[in-house]
Amino acid sequence: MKKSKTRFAVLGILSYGPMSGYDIKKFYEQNVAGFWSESYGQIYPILKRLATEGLATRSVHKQEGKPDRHIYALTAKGLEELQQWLVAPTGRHIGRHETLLKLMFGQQISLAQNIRQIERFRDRQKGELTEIEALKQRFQQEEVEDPNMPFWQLAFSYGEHVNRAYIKWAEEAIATLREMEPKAPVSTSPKVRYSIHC
Amino acid sequence: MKKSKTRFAVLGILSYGPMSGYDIKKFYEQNVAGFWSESYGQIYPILKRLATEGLATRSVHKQEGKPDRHIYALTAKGLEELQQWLVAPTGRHIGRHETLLKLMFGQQISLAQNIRQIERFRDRQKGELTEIEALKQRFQQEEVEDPNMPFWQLAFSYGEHVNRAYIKWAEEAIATLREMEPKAPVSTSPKVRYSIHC
DNA sequence: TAGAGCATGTAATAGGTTACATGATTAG
DNA sequence: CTAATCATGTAACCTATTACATGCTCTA
Repeated sequence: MKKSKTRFAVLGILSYGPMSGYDIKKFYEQNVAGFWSESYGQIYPILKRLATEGLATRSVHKQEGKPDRHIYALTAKGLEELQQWLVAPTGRHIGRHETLLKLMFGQQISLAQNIRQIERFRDRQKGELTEIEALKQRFQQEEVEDPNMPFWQLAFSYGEHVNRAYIKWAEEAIATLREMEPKAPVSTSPKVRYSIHC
Repeated sequence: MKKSKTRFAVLGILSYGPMSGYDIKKFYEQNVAGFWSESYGQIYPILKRLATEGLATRSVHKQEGKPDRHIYALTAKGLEELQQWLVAPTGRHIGRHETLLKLMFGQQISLAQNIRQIERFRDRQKGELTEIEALKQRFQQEEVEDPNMPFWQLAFSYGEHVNRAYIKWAEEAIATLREMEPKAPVSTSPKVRYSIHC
């Protein structure tokens, strides 16, 4: 059976301070959009479970004009479970990369169309790189004394390294494709190989 | 509603030639392990659907001593649908990156333990890089005249670029963490911040 | 003789997203 | 006046993995 990491994503974010489900969602959306996401359908039931299991405490904060906030705070037991996960070896997870998958079947469309796809990919990653730089700036200005800062910096650095690699690969790939002479036009019947050596 | 890409992963692989569900699974396992995977529970039902929808034809190949092979071949209609997907813009997909997520909560464990995790990540990616090089060699030797070759090369190049970036980031991150003086020991009660500016 | 490979397939289960319900307030 | 923000929560749905059933052959 496969273990969900959402539980730890929630537990972990609670280590930043007491929070509501709404806050957690917002945090992942606004700050970690690049490599993690969570939906309400997961967050709220998990928070409830964490409370019944004694890993977090729940308190209701009344507000006027706005709905009540249900604030969850990590307990010592919750921290312990979080720490156990943090030090445990991380299993490798195969992310599905749609652009690369499409490229595997690039034979079935024209060179120009393949280039178009890689350009789209490159442009998206360029945008992401810009966003990361902006976020980095914002964080360095606003949260100077936060003890988590060094780790956020590492995450930003990761985003920079990886996105630069994406962009460099894309540029090279586009150049390679451009150099290939556009031979036979795209077929309307499958181009098949009748022997695959597996 | 969210659209599954498995359908196209199957359709696409059939563009390489007529194949069985077993072959498809093997292909993804052995050649594309880095960025895509499929399970029988998905493949077989989809093949059945493709046949009823006229996107693929099915023929049974009897064997002695072994179970029959159900071979599926792409039809013109199937190729058309594949091509439509191949040229359509690719939506961005947020892969969940467990090592990075753990790093976000690195405050809750020791510096040494954080370094340990990044080292594990680095070593895994080093292994992956080695595998990619080996696969690249094997492909270049065995399948010289395959028309899909240039696209496979691009996929290999992608793997090299990205894994080198992973490794470089990891080395830098480890160096950064090593330079940080190991201050207060790890807490057994949550280190919290009571203000998060969102 | 135990296990791996061949080969197809399904059922149970887990994981996750989306849409909806509720309802007040505030900004454009 | 419309849309967004605040805020919690659930039900329906889709996607995907795992385990199992079947059964033969070949290898260690």
